[in-house]
Amino acid sequence: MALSPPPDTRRNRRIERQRREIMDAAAQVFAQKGYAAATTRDIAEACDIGESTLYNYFDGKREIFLAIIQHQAQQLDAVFLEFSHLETRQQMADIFVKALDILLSQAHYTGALIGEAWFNDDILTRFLTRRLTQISGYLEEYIRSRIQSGQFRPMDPRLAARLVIAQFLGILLPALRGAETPPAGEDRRRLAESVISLWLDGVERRP
Amino acid sequence: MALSPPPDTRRNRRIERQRREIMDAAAQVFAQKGYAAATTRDIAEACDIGESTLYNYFDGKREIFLAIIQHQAQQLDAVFLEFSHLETRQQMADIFVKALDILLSQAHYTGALIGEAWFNDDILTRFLTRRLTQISGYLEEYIRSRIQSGQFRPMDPRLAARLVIAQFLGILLPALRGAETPPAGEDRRRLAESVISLWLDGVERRP
Amino acid sequence: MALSPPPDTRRNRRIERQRREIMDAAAQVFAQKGYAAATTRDIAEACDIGESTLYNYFDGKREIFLAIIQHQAQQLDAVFLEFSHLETRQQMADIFVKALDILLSQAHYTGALIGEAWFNDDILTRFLTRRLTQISGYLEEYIRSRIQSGQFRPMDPRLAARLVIAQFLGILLPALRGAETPPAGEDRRRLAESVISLWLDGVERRP
Amino acid sequence: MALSPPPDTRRNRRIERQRREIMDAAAQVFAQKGYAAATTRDIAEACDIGESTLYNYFDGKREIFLAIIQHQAQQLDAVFLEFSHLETRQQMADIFVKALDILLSQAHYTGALIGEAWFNDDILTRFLTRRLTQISGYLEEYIRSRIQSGQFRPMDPRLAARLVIAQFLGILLPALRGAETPPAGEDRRRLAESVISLWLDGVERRP
DNA sequence: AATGAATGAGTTTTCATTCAT
DNA sequence: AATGAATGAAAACTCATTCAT
Repeated sequence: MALSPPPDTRRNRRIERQRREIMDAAAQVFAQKGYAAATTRDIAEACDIGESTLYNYFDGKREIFLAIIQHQAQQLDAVFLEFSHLETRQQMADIFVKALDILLSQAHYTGALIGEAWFNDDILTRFLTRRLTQISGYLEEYIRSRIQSGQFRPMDPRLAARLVIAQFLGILLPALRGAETPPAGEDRRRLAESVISLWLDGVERRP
Repeated sequence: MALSPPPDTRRNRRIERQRREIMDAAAQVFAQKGYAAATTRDIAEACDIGESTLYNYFDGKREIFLAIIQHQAQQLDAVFLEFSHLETRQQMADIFVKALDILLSQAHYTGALIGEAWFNDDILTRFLTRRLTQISGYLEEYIRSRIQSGQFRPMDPRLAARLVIAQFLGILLPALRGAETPPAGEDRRRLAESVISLWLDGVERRP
Repeated sequence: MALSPPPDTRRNRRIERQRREIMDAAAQVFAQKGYAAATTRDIAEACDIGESTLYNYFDGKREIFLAIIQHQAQQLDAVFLEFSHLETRQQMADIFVKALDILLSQAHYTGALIGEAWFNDDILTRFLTRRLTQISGYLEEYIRSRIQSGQFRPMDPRLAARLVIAQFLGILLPALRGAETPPAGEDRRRLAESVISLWLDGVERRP
Repeated sequence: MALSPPPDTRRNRRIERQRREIMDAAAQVFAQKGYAAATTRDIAEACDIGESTLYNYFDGKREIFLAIIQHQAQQLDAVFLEFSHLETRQQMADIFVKALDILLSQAHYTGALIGEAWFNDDILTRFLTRRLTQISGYLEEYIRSRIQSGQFRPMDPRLAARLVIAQFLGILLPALRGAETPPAGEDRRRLAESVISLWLDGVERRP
């Protein structure tokens, strides 16, 4: 079913490089103005090529956008594989940080995806909901086993999973959106540990 | 500086009623497709009037949109006044539910605002960040005082405030977006209490 | 199955009048340059309206063209009804003249149709071949019965039908194309009679 | 005035061969879609070379087209020389068949020419009308002499000439257009003889 | 007050042609 | 000699807005 990838000639590498350059520039534009408000002219200017040159690399504006979010999806899926093994606080923080890293390093791609998913049902379900459901599934599993082992108190695992995801997004989104400077370096880990600590222990003092 | 409101004649009431009808219809369109993708034709059709009639009530598409989010802002500000008095769990849940109520009852207005705020810095800061900062301020205040009284354990109040807001949004946004059916009636309260309970006590079993 | 025609209001009449004006101008352009080479700008200029105004009356260039040839088809079908009754030389000449009249009076429409039919299979079969086959059928019928009655000598009726149609087109097309001035008034009848006379009697002197 | 032909080196032969290959492929495309709708990409694909390579052999799309119809014109002129000697029925049929042969064997060239001549006055007069007039002249001459010798009855020689040309086209065009399969082999001669017989003797039974 | 009609400015896209390799 | 890549010019079409009625 899968297409065999094009042969790795110099020419194909060049094409691929140019496609990526366009995608990078376009992601920036899409993230900034949204798909509908972004014009092909904007995109062309952002990568400093003629507007019509875009069409040598993509079939149209829509296809540029789709290439971007598909690329983004691939990157994310690679990270999500690791979510299946959650055992310790340490691991949760690791993954928290890693997800933050990857999403922020491709901020434009992520921003473009989220912006469009807010309006486009197809994008939402195929590229966001699907992934969130998957992560939520892993977390629920983790929570459920902890409840059974008596480590966690009885609760709705789905709700608890959603809340920790929401907390993660509460950190990620303002940075992605550019509303605040994203935490850098060691701060990310400290932040992750604080969030997880609050999630696990709550804000109230233990008696 | 403030304009005196127009006299309350029958004519003016009629105009105001029509403006509201347009805003309602437009909010629905904006929330569904986003500002850029929404056309004046869409809006006119949604309120079943001629496209050019819109211009008798608003100066243009942009102005319709601004009227919507300004109206939304007013509604929200009324609710937020109550946030300043947080004392008990009970009150937190009350406000949680009340905010959910008001935001979901005007789902189109809220959706239109959020969608645009993702792209438009001006909208973001003037209508979203400002309010979130305000709420966060109330919450921080509350948290800080609890820490001092020894009820809460030591923590970063700003982070704790952000996380509870994020949890609230984790409940609100999927419903707003139409990705899941919003909780109704009694469910909202139960949900609010669960969220607050988890926020206060954490997920780990107390020893 | 048939759509009820729109009510005969003044507004609808005006719209219909404008549509017809556009179709007239467009037919002229199409006949002159061909569908592919004709631009919407050409058409708009030919009817002295803004290019975008075209889209208030038609869904696009293609639709203008289709409206033209469908209109043309209707006009022709009205004439073709009379072909079924061929008895005398006189009648043949009548119909010859009548068909010439109608096709030349709408020269642009006919020209546009023929020009496109040369390239477009769909147009050819749906609007030209169909009609030619129909006429040919009538003529064959006529010829066949004449052969049986001994008035005509034995021959392939289909070929004979085609040849008389070809002769008709040999008169019509150069005029349509603008390669020669079309015969006017009494000339048309004289011409028709000459053609039919040659078809019936041949060029050779009867012994 | 006339350019001396390029020397017959191997290089020039290769160039000429390639030009012809392009012309063949292009004629096919032009005949199918018409000059305006045909793209240089279509042509390049049809002869399986790069689009820009076309420009090594021709100055542009227009020039390819002109080369095609000029080539076509040369071929035709060779045939037309023979039209000047018309004496017997036999000869008329010979020429009829020969013209059919040559025009159908280069169907694409002929189709491209005719399609464009319908719209382009310059093409029409320089390449079609001129030739038709010439043939018509030969035929008129023939008819006139027959009338004088009493073999043909009195008639307008120009009209009679046009009608027999029209009959010829009535056979040729549908085949050229691809609307029907062209007659092959012996059928062409039989057809030619039938047409000429009907032209000479008419359809009516001689008394 | 309501609106049908018109449209300029701008959007996406196509395509013949050029040019560096 | 062949061509891949780039592109200006122009195409079809959209849309917010104006204006006369």
